[in-house]
Amino acid sequence: MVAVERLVFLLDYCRSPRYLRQVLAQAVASGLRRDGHLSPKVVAAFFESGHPEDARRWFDGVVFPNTVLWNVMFKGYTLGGAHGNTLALFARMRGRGVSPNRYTFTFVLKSCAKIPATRTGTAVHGVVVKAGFEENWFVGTLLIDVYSAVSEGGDIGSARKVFDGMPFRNVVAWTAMVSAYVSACDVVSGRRLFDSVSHQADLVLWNTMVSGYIEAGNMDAARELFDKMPERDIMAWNTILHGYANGVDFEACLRFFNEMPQRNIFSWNGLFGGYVRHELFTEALCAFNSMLKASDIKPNDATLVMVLSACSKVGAIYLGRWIHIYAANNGFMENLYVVNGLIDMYAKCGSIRNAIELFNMTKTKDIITWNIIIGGLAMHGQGSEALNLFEEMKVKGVAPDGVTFVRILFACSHMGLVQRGFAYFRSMINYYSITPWIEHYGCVVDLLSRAGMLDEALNFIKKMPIEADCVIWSTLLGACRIYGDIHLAEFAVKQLVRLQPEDAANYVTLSNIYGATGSWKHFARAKQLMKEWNVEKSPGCSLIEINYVVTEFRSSDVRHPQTMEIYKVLDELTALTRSVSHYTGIEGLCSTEDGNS
DNA sequence: CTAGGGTTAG
Repeated sequence: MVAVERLVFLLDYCRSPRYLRQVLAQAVASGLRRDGHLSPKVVAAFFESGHPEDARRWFDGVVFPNTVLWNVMFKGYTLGGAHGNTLALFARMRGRGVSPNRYTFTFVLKSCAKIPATRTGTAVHGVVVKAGFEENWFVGTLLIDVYSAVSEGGDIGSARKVFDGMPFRNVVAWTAMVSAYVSACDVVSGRRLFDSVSHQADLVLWNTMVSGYIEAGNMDAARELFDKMPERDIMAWNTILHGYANGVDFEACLRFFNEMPQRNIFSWNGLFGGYVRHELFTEALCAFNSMLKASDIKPNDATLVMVLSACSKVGAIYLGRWIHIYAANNGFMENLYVVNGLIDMYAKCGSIRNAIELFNMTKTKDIITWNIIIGGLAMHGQGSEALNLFEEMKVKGVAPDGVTFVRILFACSHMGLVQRGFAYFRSMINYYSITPWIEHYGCVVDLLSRAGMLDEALNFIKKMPIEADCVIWSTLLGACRIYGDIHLAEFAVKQLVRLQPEDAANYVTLSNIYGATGSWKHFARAKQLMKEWNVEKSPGCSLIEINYVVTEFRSSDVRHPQTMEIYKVLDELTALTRSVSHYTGIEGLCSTEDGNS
């Protein structure tokens, strides 16, 4: 007995993983594995220190787990997101005839809500009734969540039935029901219920109703309700802020952010998210900078992910590296969101070597990690490495998704691997049961076009089950230019003009094709068309980061204060390039017309 | 061993 008490004490006070192992070594040595009091503590400690496998091993060693031990297993799995494990284990508990208690259903029902299968939900509901916990407040609230989450829009009728059947309903139950209505796209019923209890509503219920309007896309109603709130906490302010950030009126987001009485990291993240969503990447980075300077609010994982995404968009690799160091020093390298963001940042900022390095160092990878590195390699012209990693990922049991195949097909088309590309395209449909997106069709068109199989490409476009978009016609047009097929080019331009008559790029490309083939009369005609139809080609631009400053530049740009120096260096470099004749390419065919590369 | 509200990657 003394030994058990000592162990329980140690488990309660010494939760560091290293200590835990020592304590457990003692426990095993003392033959205490079956102790009904100790085992739940041990298993809970394993889960809390992030070792679910150890928890499971211990649990499996217990011959007759008591209800508390089963419950601790459910809690560990559910809180760790392993909902399938919770449900599988619950089925086993039933099979073994162990009685649930009033704590059992909280985590089992939570997992049911996360795996929205009507069958399991109703089955567990049946167990609840049989075990006599139907009138339990906690269970009732959770059952509403379960029915509201059930596949295909939720079973709002069953949710309401549970709600009406509850002997007592408190503000938590109302909130669950209101949010069930909202996720069933019925804000009106949600509002009706809200109004009937609004005199007893608390901050959570108010906020649920406000965000319900935001989810329904009704920002005005959300704001109106927010203004009516008897009191507002920072979460309420942040809810509206996020609504504005994701909406069309981004100015309102900025105004609201400035008006807020207090801000936390979620407020700043809402601002960053708004900037990124509206493609104001440099502004996002400036805002991040001012957060670091003007407040003592620290970034969290979501902050880093969004800022990294902005870095990748403008090529801000210095800031990206700074975030890498910050992440490493603040324990964020355990977070796959952050690591994925870093890998993508390196790849998009041109440092594929750093991307690969980090990829190789990352032990737990998900489909997104694989997609990032495969896409990054393909973009950097390392298509065969991309394909190798694709094969490796499949061997490791990671199933590719639609995004993977877009990148794989991209790699194939850039390497001229027509047959292999088609084989992948077929395996995507037949083996992985992925219905092709327009992007996949576009890649196949690119695959054929780049290989010069223009007729086949046109044939493919005609046979596609969905109508070709302007991306696909542009792809074909680009290939027509390379292979000098004026006839097909004119056809493609016709389609493009039909789809987007105001886009100048179409006319530019056509005029360039005429120009390249010496049809100067047609060239002039295309230019004239542009003038007549008042289409203006906005100049393409590039971005470069030097000493933490990202600068935009265009062809023949003279906006920079150091323009003279820059052109001097550029001329020297050009001269140097010409002096070394290493390139015997097809410049005339491959040069870009807008410097947007 | 128990219930309700917030942001994030390809």
